[in-house]
Amino acid sequence: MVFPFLKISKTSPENTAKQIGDKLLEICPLIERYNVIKGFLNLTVKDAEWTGFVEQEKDNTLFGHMAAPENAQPVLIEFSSPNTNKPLHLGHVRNNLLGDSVSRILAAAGNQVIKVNLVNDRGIHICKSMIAWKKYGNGETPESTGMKGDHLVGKYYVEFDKHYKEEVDELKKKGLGEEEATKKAPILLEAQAMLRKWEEGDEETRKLWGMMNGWVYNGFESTYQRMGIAFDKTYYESNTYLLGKEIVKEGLDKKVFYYHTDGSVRIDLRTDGLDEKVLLRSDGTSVYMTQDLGTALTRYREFHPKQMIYVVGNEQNYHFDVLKLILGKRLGYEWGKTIYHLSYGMVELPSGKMKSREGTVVDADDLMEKMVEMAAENSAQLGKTSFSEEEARQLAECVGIGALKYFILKVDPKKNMLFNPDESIDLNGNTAPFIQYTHARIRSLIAKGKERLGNRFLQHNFDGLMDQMEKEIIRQLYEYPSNVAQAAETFSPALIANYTYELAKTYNRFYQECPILKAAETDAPRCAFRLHISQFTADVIRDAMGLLGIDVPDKM
RNA sequence: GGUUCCGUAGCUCAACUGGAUAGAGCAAUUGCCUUCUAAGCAAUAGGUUAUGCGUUCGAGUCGCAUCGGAAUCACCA
Repeated sequence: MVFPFLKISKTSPENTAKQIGDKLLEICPLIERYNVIKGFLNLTVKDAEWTGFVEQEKDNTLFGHMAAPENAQPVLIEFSSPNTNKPLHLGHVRNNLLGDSVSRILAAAGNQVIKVNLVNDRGIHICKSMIAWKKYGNGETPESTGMKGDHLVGKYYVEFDKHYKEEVDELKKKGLGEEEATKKAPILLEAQAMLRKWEEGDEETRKLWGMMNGWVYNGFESTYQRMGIAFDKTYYESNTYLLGKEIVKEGLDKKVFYYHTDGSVRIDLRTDGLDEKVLLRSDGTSVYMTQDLGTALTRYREFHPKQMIYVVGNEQNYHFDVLKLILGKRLGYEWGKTIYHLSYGMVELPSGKMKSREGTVVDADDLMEKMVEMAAENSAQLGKTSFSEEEARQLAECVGIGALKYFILKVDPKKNMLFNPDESIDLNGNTAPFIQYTHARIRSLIAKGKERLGNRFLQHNFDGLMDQMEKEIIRQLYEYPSNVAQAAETFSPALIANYTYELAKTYNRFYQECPILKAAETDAPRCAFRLHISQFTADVIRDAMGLLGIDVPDKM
């Protein structure tokens, strides 16, 4: 595209393109020829450059990856961050998958990555589950009911809400207004009393709290495990919620914060287009922001990261704008400016937003189980019978979970996305199984090819063997490293997903149009060349899917 | 109401950061398995990129306005 040069060349686009093309042909050895169409200069790279690239990189197991420099500062990434009063749902799934995949992508781009989780294990929400369990639970445990711990605790969260609503209705019948009734329902008062007892360190309350949280952690652990995610460090709010007061004091000293007439500490952000924000309650206790200021400082001191990433939904955009503004611009911390809010869109249902209290959530465990079942059924329907029971089980897990992950990760993180529970997630087309299938087919092809070719497989002279289809695949393989780099820059697994899909699609066309093994006897070098390209493609597919946290089978 | 984000095929999503004729999948119709794995390939059909004006060689992409949707604006987290 030569338009920008017209001011310099002072001639027509065609002439300008021709002049540039001639010069490049003269000085650049990569270029074989060029042509000009309507102000676009198309350069053709020599075949030998492409085949040379294949020879050089095909066995490089770290193709597309950058090595992490010694002593580099790490990147810290926080994700998941669940509450302990209910099981994980589809919204958390998006958060977890994004956080996990971005971690892998950043590592591939040459960063040392530290994954952290901040569990919200204290507060009114867990007290609601606790009080409901105490009143109506009859001593149920995960063992006695056979329920997963997080689901059991979630059941009592719903139970709380049921009784709470009944009590509010009762009070309204007695003539109380809506607002008063919602504040004075006895069960709510009990939950609030329980929170106060917790904060006072009441032994019995702490014991119950510890027990129920323990159930939840066991449940979360199995969910995380099935999802294939893990953390380097887990923080608990019960340990961090008092942090931040140090920063408040510092802000007061620096006169960045001030006491409001009601005794609360605030900051005025109106000159930056935001509002006045409370940082410490008038009774001296912390709010959410106080705590986040504190944990940020703690983490900085602990790891000295070059960047702190928070994977949190876009409903908290305002909160993170404020957090970054306070630490960076107002308090003047350089590290405060490295805070990056990886803000992702909500997962919506056809009926709108998910509401845990209204039971319109899609449960993470149920969804994973359903996907795996579907994969198994599909496999059976397709007549895949050459698997042992154990192999079939593993394959269904791989395909089902993969389909779910891909479905979520292929969408641009910033955008809201829609999930329709009535329409199951596809297993054909632009999906993980499509890509996994392409991979499995290549592996099988290579095994057979090596057998037939024997030593001739190692033939490394690819000169003159390349046709249009091969060139197209090689060109896409060549672009893998820049896609990884761009995905890391933009924190977008979607770029990797789309890249991998395009690669698989191109390969499948090649596979369909060009016989590979059939050339084994008549044209062994060509067969070997095609097999090497196939193997390179399979390796890149496996690596790219790995960046999404998706396994690929050798056989399916 | 203030601020921020979003409107692309019937549906779900792309479009290399301003470039060539806006692409895939699903759903629909039609071809291709005596086997390199048909979870595949090929083909048909589907669009005034919400609307209008502007910026320039060139706009889905940038600016302004209008319409429609979402989030947020707590001494909750």
